[in-house]
Amino acid sequence: MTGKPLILVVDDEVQIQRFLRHALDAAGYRVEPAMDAASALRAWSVLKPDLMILDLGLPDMNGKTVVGEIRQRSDLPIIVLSAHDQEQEKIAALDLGANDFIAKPFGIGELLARIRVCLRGTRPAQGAEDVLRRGDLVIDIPAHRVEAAGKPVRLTPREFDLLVLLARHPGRVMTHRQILTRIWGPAHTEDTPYLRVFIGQLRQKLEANPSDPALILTEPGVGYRMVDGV
Amino acid sequence: MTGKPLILVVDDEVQIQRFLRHALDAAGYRVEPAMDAASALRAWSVLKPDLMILDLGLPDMNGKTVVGEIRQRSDLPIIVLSAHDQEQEKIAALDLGANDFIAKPFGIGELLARIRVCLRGTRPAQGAEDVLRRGDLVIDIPAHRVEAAGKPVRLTPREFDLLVLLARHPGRVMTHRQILTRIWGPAHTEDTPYLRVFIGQLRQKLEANPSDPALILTEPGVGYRMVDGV
DNA sequence: CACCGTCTTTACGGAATCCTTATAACGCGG
DNA sequence: CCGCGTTATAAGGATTCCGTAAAGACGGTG
Repeated sequence: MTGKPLILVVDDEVQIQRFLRHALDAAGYRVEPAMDAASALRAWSVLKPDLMILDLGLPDMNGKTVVGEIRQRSDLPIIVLSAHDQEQEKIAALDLGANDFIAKPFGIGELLARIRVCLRGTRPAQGAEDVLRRGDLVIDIPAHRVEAAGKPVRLTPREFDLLVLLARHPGRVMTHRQILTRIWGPAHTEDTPYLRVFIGQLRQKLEANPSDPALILTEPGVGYRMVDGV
Repeated sequence: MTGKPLILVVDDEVQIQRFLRHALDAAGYRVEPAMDAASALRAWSVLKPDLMILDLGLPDMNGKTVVGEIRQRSDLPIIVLSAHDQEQEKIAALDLGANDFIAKPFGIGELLARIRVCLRGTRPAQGAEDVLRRGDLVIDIPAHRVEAAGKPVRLTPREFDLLVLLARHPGRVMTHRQILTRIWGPAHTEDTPYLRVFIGQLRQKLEANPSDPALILTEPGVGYRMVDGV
């Protein structure tokens, strides 16, 4: 995706095409027009655009079919336009895989802002970073995998959640209550019997010397803390 | 993120809080309420929710400030509500880092659909390739054909969709929920009975040793993951 | 209408995980 | 040195989760 992002504009109305072409061009995007679904799919598979703006009312094919077709094969961000502001239509388009929906008439400023959101890529539902490193520990969150001292380590789901929680707040003490509410839900906020067990299992699997922990430290009477080493 | 996604609802109007709590609960989410910006930020840092719904009109702080604060430290998906349908306000909120914007009054169905979009986790275009290769596996998407170890394999449509979905995110764990929403639609997001069946059939057809899978790995309690080997 | 392939549902054995409980070790103040 | 509270470790049973097989439901086709 070097240089200007390429946007595929699919709409059969000539005025809208011209309007969008000018506005997007002025905003610094490259624009590829398509007047019907067939040429849109062709242009998509050849040009590999960075984003698609799609009008639902096309002459040759239902716009929703286009969304489905593309979503089967790619994660291309799709912004759907529609003349009608029907809620059912919005829901259908979004659930088929569209990333956003705007009803006509729309403000060009809003459209540009929503384009920026799609291209910005602030998406993952987890948190700040995808891969955390703490000492010789590597936590790959999307892949759900952990390495300690270069060796891959098998962690159970709870262990993994607990480790991620601690690693996300390096150097900071997480109280028993905080840990319990975050991982076991606000119900089990009282007793801490099995929290100890899981901490122990983590140390067993991750620490070089489990009986003298260097990664997960105990803060007596308060909680646990992960070292904030690089 | 064990079980149901947790949604942080920030709004100072009691009726809206109650309305959203019921609707979101019925839709299968856990809800954490917050009436003002300060408690919202506190709840966010402690609970690490999966998504936030934020009203711009708060008593103690401008909602945009909240967006900025959070966006500095996390990629948490944020859906902004506002009483006014001012375009300038939409643009400002989106450019500050909000993922979506809905003006009141809104349809609950549309809100739920936009929540699903945010939680679906679609990343911006990462190249729509026509032919994927994973180990000795070759997936020709336009031709709808698959080869394993040089031999062509017959797959049913669902099996093919599932395989493509996994192969397009190599090394990354796809949760049960993500797989179900993207292949069977957002309706069947709960049950995982037949997902197991299809995974089993895929392994039966693709793996050299189906009882010891090397391509499609299972992440207990979370989902499935395709190896990211070249 | 019968056939076929696919999709969906259900049931069950086996494995892994989670939670509980019991016991030992540690730190601290008196 | 002793008692107390907190923490670490180990082992057991209960529960959940996964994989597999098989049978019914559905839709398209000849």
